[in-house]
Amino acid sequence: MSALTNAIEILRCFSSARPDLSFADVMALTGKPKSSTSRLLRSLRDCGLLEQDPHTRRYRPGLLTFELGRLHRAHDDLISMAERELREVCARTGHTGYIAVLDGYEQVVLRIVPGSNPLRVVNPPGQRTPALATSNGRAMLARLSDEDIRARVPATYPKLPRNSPQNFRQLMVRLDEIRRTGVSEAADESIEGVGSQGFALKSGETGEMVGIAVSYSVQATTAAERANVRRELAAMAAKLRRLTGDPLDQDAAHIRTGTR
Amino acid sequence: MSALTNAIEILRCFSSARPDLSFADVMALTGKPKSSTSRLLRSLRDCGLLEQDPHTRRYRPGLLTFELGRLHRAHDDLISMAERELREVCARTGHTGYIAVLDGYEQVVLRIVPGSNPLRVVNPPGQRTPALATSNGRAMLARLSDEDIRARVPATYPKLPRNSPQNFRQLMVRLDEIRRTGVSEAADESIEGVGSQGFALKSGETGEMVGIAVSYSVQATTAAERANVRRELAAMAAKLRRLTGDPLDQDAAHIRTGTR
DNA sequence: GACATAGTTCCGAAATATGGAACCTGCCCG
DNA sequence: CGGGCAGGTTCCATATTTCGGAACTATGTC
Repeated sequence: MSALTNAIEILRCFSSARPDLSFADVMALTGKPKSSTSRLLRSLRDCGLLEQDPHTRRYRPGLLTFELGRLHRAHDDLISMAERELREVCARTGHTGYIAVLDGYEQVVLRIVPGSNPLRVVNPPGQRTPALATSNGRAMLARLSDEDIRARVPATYPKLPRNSPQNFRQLMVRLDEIRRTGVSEAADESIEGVGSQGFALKSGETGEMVGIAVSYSVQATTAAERANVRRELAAMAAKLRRLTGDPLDQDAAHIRTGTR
Repeated sequence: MSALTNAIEILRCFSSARPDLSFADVMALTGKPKSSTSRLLRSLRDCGLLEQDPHTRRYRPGLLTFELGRLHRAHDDLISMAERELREVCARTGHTGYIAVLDGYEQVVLRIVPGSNPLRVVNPPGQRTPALATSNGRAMLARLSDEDIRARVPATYPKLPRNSPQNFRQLMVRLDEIRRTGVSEAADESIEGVGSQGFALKSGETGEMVGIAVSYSVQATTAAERANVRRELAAMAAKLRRLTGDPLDQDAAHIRTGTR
């Protein structure tokens, strides 16, 4: 276990739920002895990865992470292209759009496009959620090989909300359905009363994959409106897949040319 | 030189001017041998601090930095308070506002408030500039002790734009002027044709310091308009200093109560 | 004054990093 | 086809860090 590994382990303790941590918190979360924690925190602080509040003595991510985080948007090609299309769909439908990437069995929100409907933003950028419990998360998983999926899901299947797949078998049933129909939908999962539809977009050039979703209040939308969202998303997916050379576009091309 | 130090040295090679780097770039910038560079880049990539473009094989800051960067805004108290006030001033004057912090002899932009005037945003958040060459940078420096300032300015005085102080003596003259008058102004320095006025705000509670500035086109503003900006900034500074318990507020209080 | 909480420093043992050299690739050129 | 070579990885003996228990400091607080 290298010094870097330990440093990362500490950095990963921070989250939107716990944006700052005390010395004791870090010790408890990492399970490392006091001396090691003390030395590591000091190193991280000295190099700018962490800051220490001079008053409360608590630690939080530092200036360096802020600067580097700004630079992360460098790989804009795929994401900004997706964002541009998503903005239009959100403007037309009034719903809220999300772009996320997969990290292990979780997804991380990269961009959010607020809708005009009065559904307040619930997942700010940076937010982590089990990908098993979102429409675009499952859409991304559905595009991986079965072994890859198995490798990502933790040994002890996580406790998920009521409407999410409750075990590995249920998960695979839903993923197979996404593979067959091309449609990924969620309702009342991560957040009560919120539904969403999503799809996965993969660059043919770089192989990067992002999940794109539109979310809405389940109560405040009709079946007709949800069908409209499905059409909008299908059109966006088709367009983006063409633009990015998504391998899935090849399959779709057969259908397109075959049927007419 | 610890593993962490090396890692940070690599991370610090990235900047808005160089948002992604090749293996060779990193080797050249750090001066480390190939084998060390190879191992370090791999570690950084594996732990999520860097990502590697699968196509170009170039490296860029990774998902982890994105997540942590989002969390940095946790210490909002001082900054968001300043941002709120700055928004009002920018709305009234139409100019662009900046909030930055000091890091060594440089400043880093944290927030930007776009104005309504057609002066495009030149310094996005995360941008680094020598603090010696900006109004709010010098305002922050002016509040440090002379030894502290001397320790921050590099041994070989940096090459700065025409209108910035060209050596340490000139710098101290300008800082003394800021200390006496409380006003910090810049024109045609970091960016040709752009002027700004700024001040430094220091929390009485935590000791944190931020620099706040309003910038405008030199050509497109009259002396009267610049005087107006000065009044606006003075009012904002007074209000924020009161709200945050800035030690400077104590001095101002004497004047306030003494003169009437 | 005893005691708990919070954190730092010390030190020998053990794990890790280091960088030179050998070793892979894929690629271009003659 | 062979050779040169940029770009990058792996190996290995050596040198440097890191590790964590324990002793220590500081600061309340009953």
